[in-house]
Amino acid sequence: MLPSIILGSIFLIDYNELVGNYLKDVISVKFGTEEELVAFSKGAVGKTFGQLGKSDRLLNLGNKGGLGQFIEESYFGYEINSQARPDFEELGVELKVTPFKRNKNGSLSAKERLVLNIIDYMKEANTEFYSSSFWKKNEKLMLFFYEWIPDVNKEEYPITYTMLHRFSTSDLEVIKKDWETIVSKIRIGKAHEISEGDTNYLGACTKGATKESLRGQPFSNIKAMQRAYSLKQSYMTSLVRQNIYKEKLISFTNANELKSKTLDNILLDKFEPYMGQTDYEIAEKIGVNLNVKSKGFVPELISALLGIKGTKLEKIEEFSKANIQFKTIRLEPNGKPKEHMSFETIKFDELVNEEWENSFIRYRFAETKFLFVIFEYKETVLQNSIRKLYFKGVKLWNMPIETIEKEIKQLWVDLREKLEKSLEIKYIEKGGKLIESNNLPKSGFNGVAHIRPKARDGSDKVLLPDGRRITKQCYWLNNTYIKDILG
DNA sequence: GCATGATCATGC
DNA sequence: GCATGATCATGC
Repeated sequence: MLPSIILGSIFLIDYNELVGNYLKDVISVKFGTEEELVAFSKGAVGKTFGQLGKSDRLLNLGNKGGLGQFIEESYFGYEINSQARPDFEELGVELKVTPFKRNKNGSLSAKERLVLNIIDYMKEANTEFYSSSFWKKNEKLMLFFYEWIPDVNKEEYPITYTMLHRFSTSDLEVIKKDWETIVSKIRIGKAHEISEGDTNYLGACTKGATKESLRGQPFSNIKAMQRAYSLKQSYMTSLVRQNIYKEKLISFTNANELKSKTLDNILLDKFEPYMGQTDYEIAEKIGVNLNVKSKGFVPELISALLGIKGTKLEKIEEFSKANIQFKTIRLEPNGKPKEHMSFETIKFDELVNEEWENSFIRYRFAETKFLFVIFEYKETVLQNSIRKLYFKGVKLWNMPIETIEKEIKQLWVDLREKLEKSLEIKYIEKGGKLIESNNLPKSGFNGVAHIRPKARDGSDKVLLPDGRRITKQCYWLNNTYIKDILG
C-alpha cells in the first residue's frame, strides 16, 4: 500500500465521526490546532516525493509549483486552492513547499526565493499592512523544505524539514517597512517601477508566463508587470541555515529599534560617529589590533561599529537575510576611486550555457545589496609620508534594474558573442615576457562594466568553450560608474 | 591621467 | 590550491 493511502485512512478514522465522508470538508477541519498540523507534517520528513504519492501524478505536474500542489493533494488530500484564503483556512496557515541545495563547501542555501501571493495593485493600495493580502495569506507559513539534488528525478527529492514559520518580531518590523515600500510605489502610480532591490526581506518578484503578463494599476495608466510578494532567496537561505543547519546568527539591532527606524537608517547611524576619522584612529578607538592594511580590517571594523565585534559578516542576521555584502571604496582627492571594482572570476563554460534571464551576473547584481564602506584620501602624496585615509561614510546600494537590463545585459551579450565566434587572444613579447591581450569588452565599453584579467600570474588560466586557454578574467565595475553612484 | 594587462597578499 | 581584494606596471 502506498503511504498516501495509509495516511488517508488515518484521517478518515480520526475525523470521520466529526464531519462525515466529504473529503473537502474533512480537510478544512482536519487540524484543530497548529500543533496537530505540525505533528502531521513531520510525518513527511525523511520521505521522498515518490514515497508520498503516485509517481505518475508527479510526472504530470508542471515544474513550477508542481511539488507544492503535489503535497497539497497527495499528502493533505485536498484540492488546489488558488484563492486569497490561506490553505489551512481555520488555522490561517499557508502551505509552502520549497527547495534548498547543498553547496560545494558543504553549506546549505535556499535554491530560490519563496513566491507568495500575486499582488492586486488595485486592491493592495487601499489597505494597511494588517489588512493586506500579504498578511492575510502569509502570516503563518507551513514550510516543507526538500533537498534539490542535481541530475536527480523529482520523485527522489527528500523532504528534510518541516516547520510552522511565524515572523519574528524583528523580521516583522523589517517586512512591514518592505511592504510599505512596495505599496507606496503603487500609491504614487509607479507599480511598473517596483524592483526587488528596493526592499530587504520581502520582495515583489515578477510572476507571469511571459513578459507580457501586464496588469493595470490604480494611479497610472501604465501597465505594470504582474508581481507576487516573495521572501528573498537570502531570507530563505537564512531559514535553511538556522533551522536545518542549526546555524546561529547574530543581530545588531532589535524589534524595538526597528519600529522607529529603517534597517538602512540604523546602519547609517552606527557608522555616523566615525565619519571624518582616519583608519588608524578608528582602529585604535574600537580596539581592533589588525593592521589597517590587512584584508580583514574592514569587516572587523564593520562588526565592531555595529556593536558585535568579532562576528563574521556572514553570521550577521540582517546581512544574511537581506544579502548585504560590503565593498570597500577608496576615493582619490578628486572623488574618484583609483581602481575599478572587481567581482567574480567568469566561468566561461557556464556562461555559454545560460540564458540571460537566469544568468549568474544578472542574479549577482539583482540580488545583492552592497554596503559601500567609503574612505577618501584628502592629500596628495608627500615624500617620506603616507597619505592619510579618512572614513567618509557608508552607502547601501543595489544596482538599478534599468542598468542591469541595459548595460550589464550588453556586457553579457557581447561576451557570449565573442565566446561563440569572435574572441581574439594575442600574445606580444615584452621584456622577455609574453603579454596576453584580447578583444573582450574594455573599460570604454558602456561606462558601467567591463572585463579584465584577475589571476595569480600569467600561467593562471582557464579553459574556454572552444578549447583555448585564457588568463582568468573577471567582471569589473568602472571606477567612473562608482563615482557616479556615490555622487 | 587613463587604459589595459599583470600580479601580489591574504585567508580559508 | 584557490578565490578574492588590492594594487602595481607600462605605454600612449
